[in-house]
Amino acid sequence: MTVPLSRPLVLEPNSAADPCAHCDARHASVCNAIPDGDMARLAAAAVVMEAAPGTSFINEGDPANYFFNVTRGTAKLFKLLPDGRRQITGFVGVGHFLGLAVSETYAFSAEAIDHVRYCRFSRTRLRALLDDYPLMEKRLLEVASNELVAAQEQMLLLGRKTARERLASFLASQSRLGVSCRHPRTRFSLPMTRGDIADYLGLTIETVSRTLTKLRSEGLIEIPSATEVVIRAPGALERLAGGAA
Amino acid sequence: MTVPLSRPLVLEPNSAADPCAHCDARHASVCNAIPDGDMARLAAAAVVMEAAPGTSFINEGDPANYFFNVTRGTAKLFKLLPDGRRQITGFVGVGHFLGLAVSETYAFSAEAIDHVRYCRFSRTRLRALLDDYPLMEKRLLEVASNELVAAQEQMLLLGRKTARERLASFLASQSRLGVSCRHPRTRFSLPMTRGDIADYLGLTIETVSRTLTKLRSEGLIEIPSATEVVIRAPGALERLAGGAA
DNA sequence: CGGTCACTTGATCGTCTTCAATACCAGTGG
DNA sequence: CCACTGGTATTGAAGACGATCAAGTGACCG
Repeated sequence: MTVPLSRPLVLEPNSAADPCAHCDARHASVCNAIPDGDMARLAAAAVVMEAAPGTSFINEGDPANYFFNVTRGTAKLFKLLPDGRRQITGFVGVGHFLGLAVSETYAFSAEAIDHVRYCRFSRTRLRALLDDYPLMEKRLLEVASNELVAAQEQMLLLGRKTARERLASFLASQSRLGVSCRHPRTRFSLPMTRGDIADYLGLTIETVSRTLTKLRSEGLIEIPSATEVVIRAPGALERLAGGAA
Repeated sequence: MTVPLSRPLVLEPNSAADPCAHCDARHASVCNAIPDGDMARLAAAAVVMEAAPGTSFINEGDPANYFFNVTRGTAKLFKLLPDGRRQITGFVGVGHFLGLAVSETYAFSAEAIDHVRYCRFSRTRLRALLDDYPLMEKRLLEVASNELVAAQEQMLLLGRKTARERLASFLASQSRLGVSCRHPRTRFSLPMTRGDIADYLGLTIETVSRTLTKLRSEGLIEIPSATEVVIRAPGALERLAGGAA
């Protein structure tokens, strides 16, 4: 599990145009706390950047000078132990905000899974924005609260669920992703590798693979390709995820 | 692991006096965001309550009508699986704020370990307070951010650390508790049971007991009584906690 | 095609769990 | 004072789940 050095690409110095107003992530992001008329101000504080697959754009321990807002693609957040053991703390998609830490340094690393585009805000400029737009601070608090709830759920998974239950939980949550509302999808693709899934669920690659195979042989899911999943028995999967025998 | 029904005790309707100004937790809590002159307003929004050891004052799934601020004692937060498996997501002490969830219901339960005293704020009144005191909202965001960092650290522990490392991490973090600053304590007492520690670290009671015994026999710690710990080799313990062989 | 990389599958191993017995301690009542 | 009780902690032996080690498969790509 090596962590390639990041060499992020700056796309635009952002003096031109009005990128924030047409941002793909605006509807899903905390940026929607800023009124339409003030988009220029928001744009001035942001720098649009890209990270190629496999490159990291936040490194645990580095000075936390920036906040980030993912506008495209998927990234993984993780922490490492000195001997290389890795725990992925989350996968983040469009609209997700990163780097809320109060600390002087980042508490985790972030690495692009597919092609990731993101906005980078300097801490001081974001601070100024938050001071001027209390609504944005409120939205951030909401987001942070929700992440806290998700983190607690993940602790339950890591501390007390079996491998089967972990995979079921993971698949169930993936099936709910991106769906703005209503019913979960029964078919979707996984952008991350088995290794990523393993490090997210506190398992090994082999156990992930074996358990998926088992779920397939039991008819709960189908695996058309390594990156595609079809949920055949949503109810049973959900029950399994919840820890019911 | 049964969860006794809670029967919290209301101490004061809070029309009298000025309890918030002399609150033990004021220095450690988000309440210090409210200026001294407006203490009466804060007090009017709060109801002081108590929970006896072993009683729960938040139940996962209940309507989240209140926010809480612990002013005395220690409580444990946890989530349960249908078959009784329990994951303790944190121990909270004086000054700790609870119930930030945006959701309609609580995502976890809270149970008093020793005698707990806490302030209860109705959601609507707290909302009004936050609207009037943006500084308090800022403080809440800070607190939430820090908890998020702690949660990620705990995920690393639960997903990737060995039993030895988990206990070492736990003891190291306990040694840092309550010390307003500077150096960690080398002697402290554990208010929680072995069962609580086990459910916090994703282990069993037996493994916790065995591992503590091992650490003692290796001279890293002493255990004068079941609830007392002395750190004999802080450096080695810290190294172990960090995952270094 | 040969090479790499991700994934799958098999066999063995080890850490932690489970099951069980014992020790310990505080509280209660004979 | 001591026996009894219930809860908590420790210790031991056996077992299981997931990890580790190892081999094999398949897809993609130069």
